[in-house]
Amino acid sequence: MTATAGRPSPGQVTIADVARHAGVAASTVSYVLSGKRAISALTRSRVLASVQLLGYHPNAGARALASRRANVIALVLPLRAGMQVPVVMQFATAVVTTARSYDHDVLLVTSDEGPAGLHRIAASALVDGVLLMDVELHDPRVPLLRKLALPSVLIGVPADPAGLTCVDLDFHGAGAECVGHLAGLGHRRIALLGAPAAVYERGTGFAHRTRAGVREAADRHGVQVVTLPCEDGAIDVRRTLTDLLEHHPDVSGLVVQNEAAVGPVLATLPTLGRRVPSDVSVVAICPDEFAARSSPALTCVPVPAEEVGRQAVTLLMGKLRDEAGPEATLLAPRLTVRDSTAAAPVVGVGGDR
Amino acid sequence: MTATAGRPSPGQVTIADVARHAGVAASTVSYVLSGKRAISALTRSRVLASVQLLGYHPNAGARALASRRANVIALVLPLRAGMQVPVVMQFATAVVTTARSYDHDVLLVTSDEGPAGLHRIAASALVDGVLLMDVELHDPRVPLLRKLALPSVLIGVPADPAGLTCVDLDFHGAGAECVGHLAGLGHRRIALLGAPAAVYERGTGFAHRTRAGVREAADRHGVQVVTLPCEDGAIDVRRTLTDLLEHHPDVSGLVVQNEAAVGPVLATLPTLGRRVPSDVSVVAICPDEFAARSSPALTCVPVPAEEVGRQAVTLLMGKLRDEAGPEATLLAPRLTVRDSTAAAPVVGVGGDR
DNA sequence: GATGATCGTCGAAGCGCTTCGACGATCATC
DNA sequence: GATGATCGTCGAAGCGCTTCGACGATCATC
Repeated sequence: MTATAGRPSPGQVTIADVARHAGVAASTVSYVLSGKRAISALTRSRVLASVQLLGYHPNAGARALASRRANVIALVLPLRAGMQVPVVMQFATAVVTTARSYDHDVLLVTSDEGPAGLHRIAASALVDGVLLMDVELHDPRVPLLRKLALPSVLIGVPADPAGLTCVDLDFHGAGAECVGHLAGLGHRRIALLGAPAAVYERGTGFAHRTRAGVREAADRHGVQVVTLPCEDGAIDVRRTLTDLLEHHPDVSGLVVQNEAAVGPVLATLPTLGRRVPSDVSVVAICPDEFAARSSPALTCVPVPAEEVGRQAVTLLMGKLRDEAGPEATLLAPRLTVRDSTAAAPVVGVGGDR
Repeated sequence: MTATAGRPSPGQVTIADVARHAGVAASTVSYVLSGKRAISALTRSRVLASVQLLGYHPNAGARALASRRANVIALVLPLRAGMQVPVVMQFATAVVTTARSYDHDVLLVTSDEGPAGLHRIAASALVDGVLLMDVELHDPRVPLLRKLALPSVLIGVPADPAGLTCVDLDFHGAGAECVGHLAGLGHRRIALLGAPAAVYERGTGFAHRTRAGVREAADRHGVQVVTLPCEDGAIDVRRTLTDLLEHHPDVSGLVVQNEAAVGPVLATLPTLGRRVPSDVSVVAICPDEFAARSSPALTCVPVPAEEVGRQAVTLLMGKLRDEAGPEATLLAPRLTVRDSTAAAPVVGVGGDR
């Protein structure tokens, strides 16, 4: 009974179908939809009605071919080892949601494909731009990106960010913030339980920057600090903590960066005779919801994955319109104080000063 | 100095460039690349050399338009609330990797877009097929999928799978397997700490099926069982466990399905006077690596996310070649015994029999 | 009331591929 | 050695859009 009844419906509704139904030229339909030329209100509403009625969606391939825009961006994720899974997930969610709000879709690419994958994607015009997560300090994809003329935004900051657009939490500042908080509570000996060792070895920016921030702040505050990598899982965490407390029994403050270690750290400390926060204060760098759900609720510098995702897409959309972006956008760390940190305990056995 | 030197390089290398360089027709280049017609060895190698030298990658839009195949599949993920994040991640990784091995790319879509998103993606021919995760028992997208003629594979099994292709772990069997293991160790009173309440309310298949499997197996083995939803995070887990042990102090076996609760469960039980496994045995349904890293290492039925991802893609590729797939592929549960389960303790106060 | 600018629409061209039919060249066959 | 099948290649057409130039119609202007 609809206007399409009787048509053999050989698959898809095309712009020609809409044009015929609305009694205009195909180009007019195109202009109505793109808004690139003035169209009378009457024509516009007639075309829109036909689009609605026929359920027209422009063919993506044809549109991409004609306009030289795919309306798709690539999201290159580290889908393998040792990543902060929830952070990646939150980030991906924000990216997809934000991209859709700009009428773009998101192609999921794994870091495994490496530089060749970027080249393939760019050369085939599958995507208009790229979001690159898990950028290493000396990432082999960075030089390629510079020469490929492929609009891109990096999550994380390589050693030399010249000519790039990068977004990230200011991990250096985050590390410093954590140390400042502990120092302010009177802690004089602290430790950083950082990312897994493999992450440092890969030269991943956020891990190195956090460590640097922690060390510099410790110096500044006159606090002694030990920095250790920290693997995922209860077993490794127990070993790391046992070692740490054996060699440095007077450590009273912990900065924990690896989310997958935070739960085990909180669970293990009491079994080693350290209550949180009365004996040992713990401050984490992790997603805020996770920190809030822990027991005790964690003082933390939240990793604003969603905010980073939104910003990254917005910056990329700007570059697709040929607007230059800022070189590095570092989101300011904001400490949230909860129940896992408290004043340093009064010094007992072996305390100096 | 290469053959392209001097060309103004106005963007991309096209099939015409390759044809000219190799001294053949464009269609011949196409046939070399697709293998759809016989080509002499000489021509083939000349064309391939030119492709290599010029760095030719077919334009994705043009190819999709001409061939009516985008070589892209959609992956519809629940990027929001209460999902088993690591499982989703492993699954996505396997999907992308497997799809690439079939020369396909993966478009990331969120469940938020709902049926309208599926319709858009299908009508615009952005993708050739769809992988749908987080399928609910009465999922509103299922009827649409049936009528859309869009090749699809579901992860999870809706109430009525007729005419669909579904892949999943056999969660019903997994629940039964866990109960059988505990029963075999002599446990007479057990509990299921299941998915978060919201997951049951949404009517998510895996949660309901696991619960049903647990209950039926308990009946069969003459074991008493309590089933409770279980939220993420240490705070909620402690409350749930406290309640449980208050009302059912003689529970000696726990089946835990929510990965985000497993760590807290292991950490909390000792604080409630229950050692694992001597007082309470714990068996989990979760990724195997996670179980292996826990302390104590967990007896579990692994969720084979990667296997599910691989199978799902393989089935979808079959459907893209017009092969019909099986209605439901349920992967057999395989219990891995580790250190978190042991013989039931000898009955103490209030024990019956 | 003639004139130039703007508005609104159309039709043609072209984006870069794949696929179809055509057609010589080569092959096996009787 | 003629004949039909197969092989290998070419050129044209067409996939469904966007964009450009053209051109009436309408508008403001002197």
